[in-house]
Amino acid sequence: MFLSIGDLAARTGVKVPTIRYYESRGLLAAPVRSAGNQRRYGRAELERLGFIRHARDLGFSLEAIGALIELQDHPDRACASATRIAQGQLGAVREKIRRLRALESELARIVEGCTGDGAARDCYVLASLADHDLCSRDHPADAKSSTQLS
Amino acid sequence: MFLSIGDLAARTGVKVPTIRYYESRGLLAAPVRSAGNQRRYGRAELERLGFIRHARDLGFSLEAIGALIELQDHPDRACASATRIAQGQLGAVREKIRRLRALESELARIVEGCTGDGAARDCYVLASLADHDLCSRDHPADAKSSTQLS
DNA sequence: TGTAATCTCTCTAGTCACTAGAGGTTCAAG
DNA sequence: CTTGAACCTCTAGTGACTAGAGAGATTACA
Repeated sequence: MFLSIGDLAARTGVKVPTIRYYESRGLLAAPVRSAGNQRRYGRAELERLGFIRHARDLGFSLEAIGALIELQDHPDRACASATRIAQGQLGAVREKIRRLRALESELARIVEGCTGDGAARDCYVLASLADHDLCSRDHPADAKSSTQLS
Repeated sequence: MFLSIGDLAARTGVKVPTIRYYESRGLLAAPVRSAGNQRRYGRAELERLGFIRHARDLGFSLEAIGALIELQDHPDRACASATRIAQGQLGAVREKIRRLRALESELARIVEGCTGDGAARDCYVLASLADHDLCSRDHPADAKSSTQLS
């Protein structure tokens, strides 16, 4: 079981440059190299990368994943901090949903108010954005960090 | 009505470096300057920055905001593209909510499965992340772009 | 064994929407 | 006229990658 970086990428669904990036960030240990300096991976790395990918899919930051891996490497430590990290993530997800729902209703209101067939001067979308009073009050004012849609 | 950049920041809630950043991105026109080369703003800039801020609060990208401003500057054009941008944003918000809800239930399941008082070797959080089969199948596998929590 | 196609290597730079800091200049109050 | 706050430009950093250049390694097949 000697996998090239491309094999590992194919098996885990993580792109090749991303694997190298994870190594540079310390989430994956530097693997053994072939005679020609190419990375060679085994089962352990396959599993760890699967772990990372699964955690990323659930939205954990690389920093949080690093902490979880640290814990995984020390099975006799208390698992409380893993639980805390996951709870933090859950809380962040819930908060984000809450804010996005407020955005959704505001945007829906704006979109529905506009027929889309007039001139820009009469556009309800533009008017709503220009005039905060047209807005059902209090949509998140300082929530940029959680409303980015990348 | 001659506002310094600090006054403008105080009135709109947009930070000073962010205002300069918007200017550099072309969202705000370069304003007149004082004798000593400091920016001086008037009512038009105040309103435009309010527009930008409102749109940012609703999650629009700077690129989308640029397109909306372009339209605002040409009131005789059709408003259809403004509506399209807003609809796109609404769709993106809804999609994001959908994905976050899937994450939420998965995370809640993982967190609830763990008492948090054992050792890391028996931690359900860590086990769930290590083994995708422990997972109620199909949570978003390729949804990173919309699940980041910044 | 030769060769061609595909991988892989390192390094740099770009993405988005800011934010922080250095080092220097201008303004407004007292 | 002095002081201190606000302002100027410029560079670099954030997170989590992604893209590309230019060079070297590996593999499949003849």
